[in-house]
Amino acid sequence: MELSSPFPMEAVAIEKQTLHDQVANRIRDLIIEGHLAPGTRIDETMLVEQLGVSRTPFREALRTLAAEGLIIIRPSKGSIVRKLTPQDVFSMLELLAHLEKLAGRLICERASDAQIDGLLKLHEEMLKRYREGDRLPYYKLNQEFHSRVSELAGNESLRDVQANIQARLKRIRFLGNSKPAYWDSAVAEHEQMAAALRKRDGEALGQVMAQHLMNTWDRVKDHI
Amino acid sequence: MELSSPFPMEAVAIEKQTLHDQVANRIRDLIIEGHLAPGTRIDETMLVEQLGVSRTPFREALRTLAAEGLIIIRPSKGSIVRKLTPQDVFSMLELLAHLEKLAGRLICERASDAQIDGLLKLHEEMLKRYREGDRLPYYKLNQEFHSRVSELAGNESLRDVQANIQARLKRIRFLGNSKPAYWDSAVAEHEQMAAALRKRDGEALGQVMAQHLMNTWDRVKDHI
DNA sequence: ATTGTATATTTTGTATACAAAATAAGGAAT
DNA sequence: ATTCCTTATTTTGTATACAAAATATACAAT
Repeated sequence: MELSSPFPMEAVAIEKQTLHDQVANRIRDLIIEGHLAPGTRIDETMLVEQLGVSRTPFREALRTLAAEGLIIIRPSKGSIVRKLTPQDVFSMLELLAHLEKLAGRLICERASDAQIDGLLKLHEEMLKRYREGDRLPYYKLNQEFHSRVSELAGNESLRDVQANIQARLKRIRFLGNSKPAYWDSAVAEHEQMAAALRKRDGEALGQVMAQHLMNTWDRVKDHI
Repeated sequence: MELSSPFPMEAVAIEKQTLHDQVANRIRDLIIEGHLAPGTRIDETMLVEQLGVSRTPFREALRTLAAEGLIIIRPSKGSIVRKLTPQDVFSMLELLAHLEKLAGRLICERASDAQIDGLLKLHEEMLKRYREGDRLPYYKLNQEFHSRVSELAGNESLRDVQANIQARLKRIRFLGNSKPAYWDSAVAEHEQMAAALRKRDGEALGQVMAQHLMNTWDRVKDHI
C-alpha cells in the first residue's frame, strides 16, 4: 500500500510577525507553561493591559488559538482555556500513536543517513540528561525528537497534525514524567527506537513509537 | 497494541452563531464551491461590502480560515485562497489514507450494530445514485459516508483531523470523479468496504479504505 | 522605450468608540 | 434568610477612525 513520496523536501521562507502573531504566541506560552490554567477564564481587559495591545489583534489571536484547540470561545460569554477531559487526552494519544507509527515507518524509507544520524545524536543527548537526572532538558529534547521524526517523514500534513497535538498535550505530558519509574520505562522505549533506527527497520520503529504513546496514556492518566 | 476505548460517546450542545462564524462559513463555502479560486486574492473591501459586515468580524473569520489551512495570510500583503500543490494533496491523501484505515479498524470494534447498519444504508443510497448517474448526490453521500466512518470510530481527534482534511480536499476530489472509469473503480472499492463492514472485519475494512484513498491520488493528480 | 524616483491611492494593521448582551448588585416581597 | 425582580456595571461584539505599509501612477532622465 505504501508509495514512496514522489516529492523532494524544500526549505521555507521566514515571515515577519504581525502583532496578532506575537500575541498568539504569548498567550500560547502562558497556557502551555501553566500560567493560565485549564478552565481559567481569559480576562481580555487584564491581558490586553498586560500585553500592551488593543483588543483587535488580541481577539484575532484568540480566534487562532481557538482554531488550534487551545481555548474555547463561548459566544457572548468569554473565552476559557480549554480543559482536556480524559477522553480528549486518550483520543489525542491514540491518534498520535498512529501518526508516529506512520512517521516511524516513513522515515526509514525516506530520510537520509545524515538525518537518521541526527536523530540518533539527539537520542544520545537525551540519554545523557537522563543519566544526570535533568528532567527539563530531557523533556525538551524528547519533544524535539518526536517533532523531528514527524518532520523527516516527508509528509507536511502529518507534521502539522503531529505538531498541533503535541503542543496541546505539552503540559500534561510533562506532568507524566514525574515518577522515576515512568521515566525509566520511557527511556527504555526510546532505546528500542534508537535500535530500530540504526537498522532502519521502519516496521519495528513504528511499532515501538505507537507502543510508547499508548504507554504514555498510562503514565499521564492520573494527572488529568 | 489496540486498546478498546474506555469512554462512551456523548451528544454535543448547539451553540449560537456569532457574526464571525457566519462570515467564516460564507467564505468557506465560496472557496469550496470554487467561487473564490485557489490563488485568488481576498478583496476585503469588496467582500466586506458584499457580505454587509464590518472589517472586524471579517478579519477574525480570516484568522479562523487561515488556521484551518484554507487561506494564507501574508502580513501586510493581503490574503489569498490557498492553492494546493501536488505535494500538499499527496501528503493529505497519504495521511487521510492512514486515518481512515485506523477509523475502519476502530468502527469494527466500537460501533453498534445499528450504526454499522446506518453506514450500509448510506452505501446502498450511493449505489442507487451511481446506477442513475447522479454525480452530485453521489458525491455528497460519499463525503457523508467517510465523515461518518470517522465519526463512529469514537475518537474525537481523529474525527476533527479527518473533517479538516476532507474539507480542504473537497473541490479537488470532486474534480477527480469526472471520468466514468474513475467513478466505476471508486464504487468497486466502496463495495469492498461494505463487504468488510458486514463481516465487521476491521483489518480488511481499514485496508480497503487506505487503498481507496491512495487510488484517489491517481484519480485526482492530473486535476491539480 | 526603459529605468528610476517621487507622489498619490489603495490596502492593511491597529486603536478607539459605541451597541448589545451578560453578569453583578441592590433592594422588596414572601 | 431566600427568592424574585429591577437597575447598575462589566464584559463582549461590532463598527468606525486613524496610522502605517504597500502598490499604483505620473513624470523625468537616460
